[in-house]
Amino acid sequence: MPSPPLGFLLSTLASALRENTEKQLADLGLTPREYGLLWRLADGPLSQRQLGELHRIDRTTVVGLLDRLEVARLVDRTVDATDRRRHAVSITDAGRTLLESATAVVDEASSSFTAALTTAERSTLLRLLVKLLEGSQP
Amino acid sequence: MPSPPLGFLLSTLASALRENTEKQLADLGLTPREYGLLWRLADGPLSQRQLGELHRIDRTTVVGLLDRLEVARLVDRTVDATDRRRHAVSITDAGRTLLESATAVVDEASSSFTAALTTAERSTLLRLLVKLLEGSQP
DNA sequence: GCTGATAATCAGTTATGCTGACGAAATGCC
DNA sequence: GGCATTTCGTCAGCATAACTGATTATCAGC
Repeated sequence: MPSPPLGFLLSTLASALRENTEKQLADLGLTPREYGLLWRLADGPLSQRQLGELHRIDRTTVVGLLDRLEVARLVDRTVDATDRRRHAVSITDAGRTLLESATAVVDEASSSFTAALTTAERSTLLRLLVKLLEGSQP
Repeated sequence: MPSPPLGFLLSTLASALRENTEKQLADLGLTPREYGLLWRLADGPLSQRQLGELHRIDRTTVVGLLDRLEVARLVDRTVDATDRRRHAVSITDAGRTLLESATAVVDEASSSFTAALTTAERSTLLRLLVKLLEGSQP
């Protein structure tokens, strides 16, 4: 039997892992996608457009996601001084604190998800996926 | 910078590859998900429930997908002789013919998607993803 | 200054998946 | 054999999510 198509593997595995992660994150009041945004913002502020492109989220959807995160005081929207059209989205201290707890449960979920792999295989997989991502969004 | 969360990598890459594949498959009148079902059925008939579980598609969604494929004469639904509640879903000759053409464009899409990887890396990646899938749905 | 392009937002539409119910058929229990 | 329970596929309705197009504010080029 030939290997399943790459697209099938990626989307099925993504769906399975998301199901696990979703339940754990729900206790913290976060969705996986919101967690992803917080994780991204930990490296520094980004515009909404940049956030959307990096995470493949439509610009209009980003608005709603950030609305919710902002009301929860997890992120801030400030007008970018160098380009007043842009919003510089940054993570708050409360956001960082929640991100820490969330990262613990996300790591736990993905560890158990990759239990069938050895440690070496797991890091190889991550390395290849990162390489793939860098190749697809240069 | 630490590696992105596994879930983010999987879902982002799945989304990016799907976007590429979608356009190519549209010329053949197939969605990526429909292609996945045809690919699966090439190995032999399955019940709708089995199809849904293997592809992580809700049972009620499977109904609609198969409706469309059946109208297009790509699959057949026959009552399973050993369990008359079940439908044995099988691929038709026309379905196999289309599957061949579709596989060509899907392979092409995933090859170009993995252009940043060496041949060895590409097969390692596939091997690890398959191992992960087998571990998550035993 | 004007023109065209870009960032964020909003309203409205569209697609999508899921919930709960149903009939038909199988299984288990007595 | 007869009855309750479970499973399979189906359907209608609901909820959610994403996208389309338009709008406002701002910027860059000429």
